[in-house]
Amino acid sequence: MLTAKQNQLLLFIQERLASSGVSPSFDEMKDALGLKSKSGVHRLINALEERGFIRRMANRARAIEILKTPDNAAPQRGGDNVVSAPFGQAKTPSAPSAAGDDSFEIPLHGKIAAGTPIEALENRDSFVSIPGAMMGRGDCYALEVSGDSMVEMGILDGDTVVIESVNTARDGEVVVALVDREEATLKTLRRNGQFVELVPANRDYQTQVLEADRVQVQGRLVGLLRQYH
Amino acid sequence: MLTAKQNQLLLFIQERLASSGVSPSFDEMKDALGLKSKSGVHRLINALEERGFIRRMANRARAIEILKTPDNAAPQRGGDNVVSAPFGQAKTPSAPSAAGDDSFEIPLHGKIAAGTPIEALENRDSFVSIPGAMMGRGDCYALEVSGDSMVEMGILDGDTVVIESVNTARDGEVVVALVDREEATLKTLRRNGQFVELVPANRDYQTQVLEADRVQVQGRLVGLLRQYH
DNA sequence: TCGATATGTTCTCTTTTAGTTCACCTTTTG
DNA sequence: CAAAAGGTGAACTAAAAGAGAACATATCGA
Repeated sequence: MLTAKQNQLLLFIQERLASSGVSPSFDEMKDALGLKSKSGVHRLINALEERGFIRRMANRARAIEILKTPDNAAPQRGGDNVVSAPFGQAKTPSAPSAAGDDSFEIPLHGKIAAGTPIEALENRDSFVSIPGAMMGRGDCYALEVSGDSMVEMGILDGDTVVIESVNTARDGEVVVALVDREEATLKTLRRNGQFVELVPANRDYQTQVLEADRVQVQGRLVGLLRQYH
Repeated sequence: MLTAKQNQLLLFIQERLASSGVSPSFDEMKDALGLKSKSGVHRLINALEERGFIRRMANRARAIEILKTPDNAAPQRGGDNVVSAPFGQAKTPSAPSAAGDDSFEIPLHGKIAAGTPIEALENRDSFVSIPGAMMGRGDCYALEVSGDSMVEMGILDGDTVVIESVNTARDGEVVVALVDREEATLKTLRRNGQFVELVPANRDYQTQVLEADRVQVQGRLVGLLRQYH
C-alpha cells in the first residue's frame, strides 16, 4: 500500500505526534527524510492523505492527523470522539440517540474518493449524528468526500455524505460503487445493457463504463452534511 | 494537528481546569504564554476550537471546555462551569456527555431565497437536529433554501442551511442579508467602501451593490444539510 | 437602574513561519 | 521502454504570531 518513502514519513510524523503532540512542519519533515526541498514532502503528504493514512486541514500549519498505520489498520486515536467514557461499542450503528431527540448516530467509515477511485471502505470507529429525517430506511453510515468529481451535483470536497447500505440501486441514483472489489467511489449509476456506467458530475472527469460484474453497489446516497468555517 | 503555541495553550487550560475547575481568563492565558496582548490568545483559542479540541460559548467568561487533547489523554468532561445558555431553544446541553450524543435541536425558521429575495424570515415552529460539530459558537437556526443562485457553491434548491445568528460578517462569508428590512437573501458578502455587495454563486444572477445601511446581516452560514429522495 | 469591573472581541499593522505550485531532472520499477 | 515515484530550487501565497488600542458584553453591587 505504501512506498518506502511514504512509510518512512508516516512513521516520522507518528513519532513526533506521540512525543510532542505537535505535528512537524514541512521543513522539519524535509530534514528528517534528508531531503533538500519541501516539495517532495508535499507530494508524499498528498500520497498519504490520498491513501487514507493521514488527514489534514488544507492550508493549515502543522495540521496533520494520523488515521491508521500500515501494519495495524487500527486508528491511532479515537478520531473525533468528543466523549470517551460512555461511548464504548455498546452503540449499535444507526441507533437512535438521546431520548426525545430526532437524531441518530451513524458510524463514519472513512473517506471516499469522488474523483479517482482510491480505496475501499475501512472502519475508523468514529461517529456522526444526523437528523432522523435524513436516515434511509435501512442501515446507514457516513463517508467523507474527497475530490471534486461530483461538484456539479453540489457534492464538494470535504462534505460528509450519508449512505444507506443497500446492494442494488435504481438507474440514476448516486451510489457508492466498489469496482473490482477494491476501489470505492461515489458516482451516479447508469445501467446500459450488460454494462454499468459510473457517471461523475464534473466535466473534467470521464464516465467509466464497466462490465456489470465488476461493479458492486455498496450503498446509495441519502444525505449530505457540510460544515463551513 | 496542533502548532506548538496551540498545544502549549491547550495544556495550560487543561491544567487549570484540572486544578481549579475554572477555566482561565484571556488575561491569565496571555500571561501564561508570556504574551503582552490578548488578541493573540483569542486567535489561538479560535484555532483550537476550529480543530475541535475545545468548545466554548461566545462572549461568556471562562466558558471553555476541553474536548480532546493531542495525546488523547482523558477529556475533562462534566464540570459545566458554563451557566445559563442564552439560547431560548432546546439546546440539550446535558445530552451529549450522557449519551455520547453530539447533536442539537435548532429551530427551522422558514424558507430563504437564494435567488431573487422573496420573503423575510418567518417562524414555523419546527425543529431540525444537527451534529454538534456543525454548531457555530452562538445561537443557530435553520432555513430551507429556495432558488438556485448559490449552486456554484454547492448550495442547491431545497437544501437546509444552518445559520449562526450574528449581525456582522467578514468579507467573503456567506450570510443571510436583510435588504431594506424586508427581503432576506443568502449571498456571499463583499465590502466595498461604503457599499456592500451581495454576490450570488451563479452566472445567471447579478451581484447586488447596495449602500451599507440598506443591508443588515442576520446570520452567517455555518452548515448545510441535504436529503436525497 | 446605573455604573464599575472583569472579561471577551475586533481591528490594524508587522514579522515570521509554513504551505503550495511549477518547471525540470533523476531514479526505480513493472 | 514507459510510467510512476522521487528529488531540486525558486517564486509565490497564506497562516501563525505578536502588539496595542478601541470597543462590546457580562456580572454584580450600590
